[in-house]
Amino acid sequence: MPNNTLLLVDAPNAVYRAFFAIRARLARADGLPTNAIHGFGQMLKAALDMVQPTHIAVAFDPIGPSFRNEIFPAYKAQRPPMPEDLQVQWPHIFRLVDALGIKHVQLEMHEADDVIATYARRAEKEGFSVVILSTDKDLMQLVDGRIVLLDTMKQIRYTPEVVEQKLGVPPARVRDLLALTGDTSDNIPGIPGIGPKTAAQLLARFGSLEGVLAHAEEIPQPKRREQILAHADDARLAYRLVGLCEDAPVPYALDELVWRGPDAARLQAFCDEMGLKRLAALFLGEEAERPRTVVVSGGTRRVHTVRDEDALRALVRALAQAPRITLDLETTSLAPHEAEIVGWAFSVRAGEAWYVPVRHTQGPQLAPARVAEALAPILADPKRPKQGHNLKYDLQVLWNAGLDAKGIAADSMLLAYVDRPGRAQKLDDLALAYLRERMIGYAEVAGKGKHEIPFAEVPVEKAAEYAGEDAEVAHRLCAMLSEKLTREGRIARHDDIELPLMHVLAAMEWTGVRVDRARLAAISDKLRARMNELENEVARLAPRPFNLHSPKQLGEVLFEDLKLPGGKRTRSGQWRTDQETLERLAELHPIPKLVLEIRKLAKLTSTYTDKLGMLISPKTGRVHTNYNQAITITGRLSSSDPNLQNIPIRDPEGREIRRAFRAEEGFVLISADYSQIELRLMAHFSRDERLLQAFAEGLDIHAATAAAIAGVSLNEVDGEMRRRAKVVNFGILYGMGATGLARQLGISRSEAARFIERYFARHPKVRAFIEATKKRAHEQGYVETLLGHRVYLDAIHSRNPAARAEAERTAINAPLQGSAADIIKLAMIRLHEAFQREHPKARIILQVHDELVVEAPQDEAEAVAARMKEIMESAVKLAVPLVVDIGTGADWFSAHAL
DNA sequence: TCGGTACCGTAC
DNA sequence: GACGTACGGTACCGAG
Repeated sequence: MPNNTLLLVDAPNAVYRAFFAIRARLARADGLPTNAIHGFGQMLKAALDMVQPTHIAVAFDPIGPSFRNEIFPAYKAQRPPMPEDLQVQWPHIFRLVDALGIKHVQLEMHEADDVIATYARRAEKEGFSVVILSTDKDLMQLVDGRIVLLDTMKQIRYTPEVVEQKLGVPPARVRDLLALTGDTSDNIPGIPGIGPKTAAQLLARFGSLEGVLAHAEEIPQPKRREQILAHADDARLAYRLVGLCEDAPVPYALDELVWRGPDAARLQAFCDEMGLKRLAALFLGEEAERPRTVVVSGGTRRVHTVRDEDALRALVRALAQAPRITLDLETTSLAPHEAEIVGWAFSVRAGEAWYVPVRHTQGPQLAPARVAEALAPILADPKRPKQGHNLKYDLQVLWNAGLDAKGIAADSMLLAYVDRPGRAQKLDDLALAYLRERMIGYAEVAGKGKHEIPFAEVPVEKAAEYAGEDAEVAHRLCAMLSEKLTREGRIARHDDIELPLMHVLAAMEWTGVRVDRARLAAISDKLRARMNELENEVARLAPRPFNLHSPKQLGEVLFEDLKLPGGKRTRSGQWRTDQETLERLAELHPIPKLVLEIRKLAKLTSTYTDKLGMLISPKTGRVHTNYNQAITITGRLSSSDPNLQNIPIRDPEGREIRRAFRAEEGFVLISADYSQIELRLMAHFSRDERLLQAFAEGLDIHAATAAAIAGVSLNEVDGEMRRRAKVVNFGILYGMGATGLARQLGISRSEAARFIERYFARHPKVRAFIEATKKRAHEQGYVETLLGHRVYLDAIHSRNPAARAEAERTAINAPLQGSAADIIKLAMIRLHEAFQREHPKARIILQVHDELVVEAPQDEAEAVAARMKEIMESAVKLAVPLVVDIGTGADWFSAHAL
């Protein structure tokens, strides 16, 4: 929970003061005095404005006696009776409080002070700030870092310092002080002759009431000494009377004290009835502009809710004057094509935010189109810098609303990714990590699972608090992270790569890729039919019925029922049933082979054909994947919902799925992929002569490696040699060891070790690069890519050798994988820009790590392909050439260069 | 009915 | 167990 603010109103105190402060004979037409009502209302309004509370309660004294009367029957006995002019107003005070939407609390046997003490302590425990509207000295006992008293008439906040200044003792000693002095107005005895000054003096010397009483003998002034000794019991009685009950049986939980603003209709009726025009204007005139405040670390946050033209004008004015505008949209959907704006949140400075509800189901709001119209010029103005968190989404939502945003200058998600990739980059994670603030969770506002409600149904007050927090926190995060990266000389990575790329990705997602639903369905049906046959076959052959999709049951059937040999167990003791195991068993029994086939079919249907079909947008007929730009540790993109970066290609049947990815009529798909980009980067980084030369000559790199390892000429390399060399090449990129290679190639460990040794003998600088990279990782705790993406390796200093080895492998792989990602990112930015100028109908639609797929008009295909090759190959200058293979076709299958 | 974990398999 | 980076499906288990 965020730190909220609770306002506790000491009604007896405030009403009395209001009554006596307003001398004018305010009265209704029929003569009913209204000065106390009006004054109290005014005071309340002033307090609301000053405090901006999230929660409020108004406390009253009991009608009958309090527990203090039981302790001391004469308690408050000498009070003059309440003036009749005040008495008649009292019931209306309750009505006013109710009409303001504020809870009133009146208990038996407990006074307002006790109610206040109880709530104050509870709220304090929950991390609230507490403000008490009162001037009562008794209540000053409660004051501490989180609890203050407020005097709106004198504009004084009683903090611990102020209390001490006024009374001469800290809040913790107020009770002792009052016990010594007594209180004539409450008829509390105390010690005669001891006033506040003397009491403070005594407490300063002896610490507490009991200290004073215990050391009374030492007091030099004989008269004072004797008074204290004589009235010690009176002081102790007073001590009991003055103390506050902190566990009064209050009727409402803290949560129920949330203030949602006045009940406008009721308040209006009440004021009309009482003839209190000014009071009505005071509360209702400014209804639309009632900021809500929560305490955040280091200050408070005001959230203005914009519900009318005046407030909208004020917002636009604030935005127009702002050096940076932080934007966050609340919507109806996570899919931008479906998403409609429910509310706009803005922040332009720390501690302040605006929320403009437009599609909430309840409460007065401006029309969506009116708000869009008012904000459009500012959004579209590139000279007004905008920022936010994950603006790739908001940008598309704006497009969907027919708007555009120019001048995006920072994104806190990308800034944080540049600063420290690999950590969670959700806004609340960043708030916790960088600002040490816990944010309101979405689930707290909208619920989750079956209890989740659409954001539009969240009450505006709550939504404003939540959305305002998002915008305001993003505002501070952007400022802080921009400053940090600038100071460290690393801001270019954000400004020149990630942020421009964000625009490209937004466009790619927005465009989507056309997927042929009928074709998918046809594939799906075919696969499913065969799967059924095979499943029946397995059932026929199996010793007992079992779920062959359950690795657990499958393992039991194969290794326990059928007693097939060579079963191995996983870390958790389950039978291993992976592909490798099943392939080995395939010669011994028909079931493993069938299961392998079934698994493949199940994978294709469940993960691809069916899932993909479900994600075709009914609106566009295309699939709009989500490219996550801040997930991977190496700097690659990832893709989800659906993941379009793992569509099958190796398996002939799986590859058929790519035929369903089709160009629009009159268009073609152009697929361009970097050839061996990671091995080229290895050549570049290591400067290994043999690798450099092989790439310079345009050789088949795996064949060349095979020739090098075997010490033969290129034309002596056969297919098997090349296959093995290819595995070695990939193994090198991933930091593979002899055991892994042996497994992969099905050869002995020693043979594999010889392979690797010969590879390094022929590529000495590759070994040197690997060693140097490990060394750098150990020394600085991170490694970097070509264009400055950092990969931190926290485990590199681990005492666990396995964890350390893993970190070392990552250290070797990350600069290669990550630099490849850098290169294609740069190419995407330039390609996108070139298309806008030269081929406005062409657009990038897919990125699969080393491949880009473009959809271009048929008659521009050749020119576009040539441009792609040109831009991709020249994205960076390396010690070896970059080579791009390119192909064109009506669908993704046919577009692959072969 | 969920959320988390294990296992498995697809891509580069 | 032994090869890097991802996403996501099914099964299964325990908490609510």
